[in-house]
Amino acid sequence: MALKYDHKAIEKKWQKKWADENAFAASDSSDKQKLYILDMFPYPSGAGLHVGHVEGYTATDIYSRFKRMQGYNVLHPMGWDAFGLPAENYAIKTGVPPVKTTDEAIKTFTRQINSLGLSYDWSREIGTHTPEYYKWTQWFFLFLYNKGLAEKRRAKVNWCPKDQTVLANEQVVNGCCERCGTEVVQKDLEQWFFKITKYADALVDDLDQVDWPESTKIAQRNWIGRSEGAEIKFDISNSSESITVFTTRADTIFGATYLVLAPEHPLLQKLKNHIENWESEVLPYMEVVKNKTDIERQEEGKEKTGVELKGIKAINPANQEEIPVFVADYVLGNYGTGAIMAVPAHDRRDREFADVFGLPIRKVVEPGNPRIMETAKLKSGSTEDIFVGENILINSGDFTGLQSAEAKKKITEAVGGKMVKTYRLRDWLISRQRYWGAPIPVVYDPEGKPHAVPEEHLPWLLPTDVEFKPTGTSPLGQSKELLERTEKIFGIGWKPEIDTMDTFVCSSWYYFRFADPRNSKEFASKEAMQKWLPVDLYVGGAEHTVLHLLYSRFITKVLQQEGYITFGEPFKKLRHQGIILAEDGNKMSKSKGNVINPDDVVATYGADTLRVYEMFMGPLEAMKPWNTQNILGARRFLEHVWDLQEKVTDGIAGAMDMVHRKTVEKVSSDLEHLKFNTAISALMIFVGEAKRKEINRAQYEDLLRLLSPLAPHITSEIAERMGYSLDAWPQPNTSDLPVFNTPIAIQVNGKLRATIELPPAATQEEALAAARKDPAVARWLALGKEEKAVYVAGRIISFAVSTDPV
RNA sequence: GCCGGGGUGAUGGAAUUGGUAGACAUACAGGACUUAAAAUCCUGAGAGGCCUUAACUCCUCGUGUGGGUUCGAUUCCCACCCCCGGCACCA
Repeated sequence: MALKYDHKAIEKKWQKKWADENAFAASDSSDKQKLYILDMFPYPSGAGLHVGHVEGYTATDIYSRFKRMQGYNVLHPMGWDAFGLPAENYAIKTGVPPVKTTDEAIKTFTRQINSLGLSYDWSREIGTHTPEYYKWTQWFFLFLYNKGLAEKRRAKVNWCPKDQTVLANEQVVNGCCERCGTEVVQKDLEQWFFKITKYADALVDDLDQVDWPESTKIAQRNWIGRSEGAEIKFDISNSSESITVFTTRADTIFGATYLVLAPEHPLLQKLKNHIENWESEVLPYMEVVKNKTDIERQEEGKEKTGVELKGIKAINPANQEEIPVFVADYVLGNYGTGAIMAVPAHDRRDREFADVFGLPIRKVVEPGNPRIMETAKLKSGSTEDIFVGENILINSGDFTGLQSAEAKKKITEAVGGKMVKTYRLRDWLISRQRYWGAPIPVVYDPEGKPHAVPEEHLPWLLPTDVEFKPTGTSPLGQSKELLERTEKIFGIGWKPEIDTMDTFVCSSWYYFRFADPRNSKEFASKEAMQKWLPVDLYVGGAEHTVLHLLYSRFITKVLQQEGYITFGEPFKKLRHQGIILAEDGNKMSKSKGNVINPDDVVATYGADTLRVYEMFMGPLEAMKPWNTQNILGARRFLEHVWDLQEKVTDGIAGAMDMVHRKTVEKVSSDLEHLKFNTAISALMIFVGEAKRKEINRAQYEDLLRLLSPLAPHITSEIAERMGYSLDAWPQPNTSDLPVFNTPIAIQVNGKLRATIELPPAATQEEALAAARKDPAVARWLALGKEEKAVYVAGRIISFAVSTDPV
């Protein structure tokens, strides 16, 4: 297509101007109301910026520009989540140091971001891989360490054999490494943990305070997995030991027909002398389970396995009944107490196990209403296997007839149990046996006892004399410089910690740094944090619904508790941008060759066109496919805006008053709610009207203002040529516009039969009278007796007519 | 299996949260301009019916399926089907 305006020259001109003027720097001293608008900062990958980045960044950019025009002091910074595996894996392949590839990638990202006209405050740029930054990442480690919130301990950890490193639970997907897909194995290692579990309750409860997508909140709640239940002790008949089980259904205790211990349960070793089949069955079973991977355990999940502990009986504290005890791998060692009371009548898993082993099934809960019971049976298509949830107790001694909720408390109390909460959340394992990360600032004395590196030695530099070949131990172990540094400072025989930190540590606090990015004495001053934080709007991909967001919230809560900040949630409002699929409907991927490079679109059609196109595709959060053809629509729209320069008059252009007012209102409200697609639609309608009718200078100026957050280059250029100012956001013209009649739809029995025009002030009587006069309506009304008539002002008139003849 | 989100023309999507379904855009068709094509501009269009034809009008159906509430349902309720995302033996 022939291009009507020279986007290349125009965009270059304005981008240079903005850079030269540092036009988007946030003022630390301004007393305008602050607004902190943040993107999830990117990992600067070698592949460069992709169109998904563009979507999120454009959204926050539009909002930032919009809010600046409305008079806010906007902080809109950008930085680099620069540590991470891809650069290191590339180094393993090629020998090129990660710092080099990373810095090159940052250059590319910066160029691409600027080519889009994004209004970042570059004076606050940060990179997590710079010593100036990771000094403070290390400070956070020491901070948590000194508060007893970081500790080293031996633990079964997830190990990726390909990446040769430990993974956090959150980085294991279906038993495989999130990054490379290799099956994860369990290893017993000494590792550093952050005690995030101490904050589990606050991390659940405070979700109520934030404006986040409900799905993200739910994902976090599920991840933390708080459940409230009871711990109940079952004595063992011929031993002084006892088994404490965790249950959320204490009300079903009379239906407990056996107990189950996890294979890892420590009590098994203690009881082995009492277990008659220890050597013959129990021990072999435990061995088999131990050698199973998570994947195998999952695959075999359907068929329950286990072994009874012969010679052992547990005593049900509710009815003193002796019941058998099993070991089975469907009970997890690291959740609850590692032991359960099994109630096969009311738990599917217990039922499956009971079916395999022929164990008794005793119902102890039933719906109070027999009708509901019948419906439930019909629905499940069965007469037997109804799992009754919480309801009314039966066969439960003195507790028969109670409601479940009440029975839970009373039974727990009666059997000497206690109400407890358990969590699925585990402590955050932060050790990584990798090179390209922030070194953990710890050294070991000759006895092997860990000591924090004192703050004065921070940044505890990442050594450079390291080969990148994976050996199964951490690359930092090869560094002579690091060892010498350690011995020089601490003494001969001292050794450095050679693991680095999970990169999620780096990104768990970066939004604080933007408030005060050049501070060399603190990670950020209290004043700066007080001024700018919390983040008012945070936009990023939904893939971070648990990891990054949960860790950031944890760090924020610790800082709040220690008095560094006065708020407990870092991100007040969160939105996710949806994934942009390739034109063929698949995910964009190099291997499929369907990746769109934003550089190409910018070169061909211009940044403004790309911005408008991506925002017009659909709702920000929706998943939507790329369509190259549709880019033309965005470009045409901008050309129409350009062409209007010729059409502008000095007249009154009253024909445009109404659409002008509506457009100002609609665009203002849509941008506020990040509904960019409909805002653009409203602007298109305005432009179409202006083309057909007329437009005067004031109206054109307002059009450019409304459009300028979305398409900043072309609007700046036109404004300059026309002598306009884009500094202020337009106000809707509320002065007396001539009152037009509005079209009113008329329905008879719910079907549209006519439309008439009425003055907005018409009363119900006037409206109905006018409607009855309409010939089409009259015809339909004549078919029966009018039963009812409704007038909804400004919208619709509805008649109900009975056509029942006899 | 459980928990979220969703299903609207050929396509991306819109619908003020119960009030004229299909805005806006793309693709498509016809026309204008052109030697021609592209670009541009204009017009049309949910599916179907009524009609010798045409225009205008009119009618029926239509927001995954089947019911329901209502003067009125894409919107609310019940049941079901399908797609996407998350969790998944968590007691």
